Amino acid sequence: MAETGKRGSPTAAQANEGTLITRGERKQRTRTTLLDAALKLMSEGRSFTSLGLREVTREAGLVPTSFYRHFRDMDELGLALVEEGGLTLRRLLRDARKVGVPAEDIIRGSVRIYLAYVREHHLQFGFIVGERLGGSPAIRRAIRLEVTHVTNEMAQDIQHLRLLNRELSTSTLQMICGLVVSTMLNAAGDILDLPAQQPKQEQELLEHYVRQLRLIFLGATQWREKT
Amino acid sequence: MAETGKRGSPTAAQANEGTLITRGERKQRTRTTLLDAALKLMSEGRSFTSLGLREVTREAGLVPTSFYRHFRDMDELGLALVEEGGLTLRRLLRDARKVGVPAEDIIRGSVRIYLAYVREHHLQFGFIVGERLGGSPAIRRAIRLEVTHVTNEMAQDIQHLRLLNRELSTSTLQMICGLVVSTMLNAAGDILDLPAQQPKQEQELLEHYVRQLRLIFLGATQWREKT
DNA sequence: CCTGTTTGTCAACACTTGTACACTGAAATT
DNA sequence: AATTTCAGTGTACAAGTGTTGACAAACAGG
Repeated sequence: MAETGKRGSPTAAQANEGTLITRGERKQRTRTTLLDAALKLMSEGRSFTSLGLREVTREAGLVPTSFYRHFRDMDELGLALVEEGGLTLRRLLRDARKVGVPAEDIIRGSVRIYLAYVREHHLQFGFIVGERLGGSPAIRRAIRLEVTHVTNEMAQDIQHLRLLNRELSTSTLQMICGLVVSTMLNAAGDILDLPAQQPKQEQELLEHYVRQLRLIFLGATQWREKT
Repeated sequence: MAETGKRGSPTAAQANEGTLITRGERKQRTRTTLLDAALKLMSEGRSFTSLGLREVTREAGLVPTSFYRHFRDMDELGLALVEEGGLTLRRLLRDARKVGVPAEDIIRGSVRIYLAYVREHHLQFGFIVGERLGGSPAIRRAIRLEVTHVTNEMAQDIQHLRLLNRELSTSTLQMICGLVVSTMLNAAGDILDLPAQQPKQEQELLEHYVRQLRLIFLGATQWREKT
């Protein structure tokens, strides 16, 4: 139980980076190598359903049959990608919660931060946005679930932070947040399609979505629940 | 020049449906057979980029090499599908323009009509919605263009019909219509994912999007152009 | 130290894929 | 009536696909 107590004969596994690693760690490492390979291939303008098992393992620097050590088939890998992407989405909300809302212009500040976050995780967002309405039913369902969760969390946050200075039924709040989330996912799709770094077009895009969000929240402040 | 004046020896072409048809007509007929085959395959939960040339011709009841008589490659077929879908979208607007807006509850009536229209053309909408943010860059660009056109037409219609009882700059109007169109495309994706005919869930979906649109137009009536 | 477990490799399989080329037969043109 | 055009067929091939089974090496735990 002394965890490689002898330290004799450094294996290839240990030699890599000089860090000792257990078998499980190593397995998870190549697992994420596969996931990253799939994301990278998709980032070159392909849809997930068009990816082949061999293609992915090749990109990952593995032999095709190694794939089965990690996933039963491509669909299972896809679901893993959805889970990863869901984590990224939730982390976004969590960070926003921690940092608090930008002081001066709440909406513009939030959109700016959001777009930067999307850029930073463009592979995950590319996958989520691209497959949300496009790919296989199983993956689409899984993404829809993640997006619903995020929407609910956002609704809770808005309620707790009293971000709208008024009371709205939770169902109305969810309806509003659903609109916000859809709009922001559209925004993600748009920046990721922007060729290279075009600060001009990027600015226009920012303003566009700032205005759309303003409109939504303006509607929210005026909303009357029908009795 | 007398266009098959002799009427002798009825060919296979003429025998079909008893209608005399020219060569060009016949070509276009199998062309749409190919397009329909692609749409049908996609309706079974696949993305366009995952379709193969052979697969499509097989579904169309043709031999693979016939494909080249109509399209250079699958990408060209995809662009043809976008064009077809764009026509369907514009026809929707044109019909709405002709019939006029529903009298009593404008928004609910419009959404109801829209959803029925989506159901009626589910193959086209499935393609447009699914590939809008998902597929190959070329197709995505083409769809984006069509959607922009539709958005602009809608903005013009609203302006001419004085549907909002106030004046808004065209850029603001386009921003609003962009939000409306995106929302309705999301709605299309949602009904098409609805399993079979679930009138209950369908009703919920209708109400959901009616509320979202109400919110948007409520915001629109309150919007103040910043000077 | 020794033994079972497990990640990754290699070779091979039965298919499917996109594309090239020669060909057929009927419509179009002369 | 004779000739040209061309949508659709048939055959063939190199390259790529998912999956199987046996195997190597290194870790894990007794």
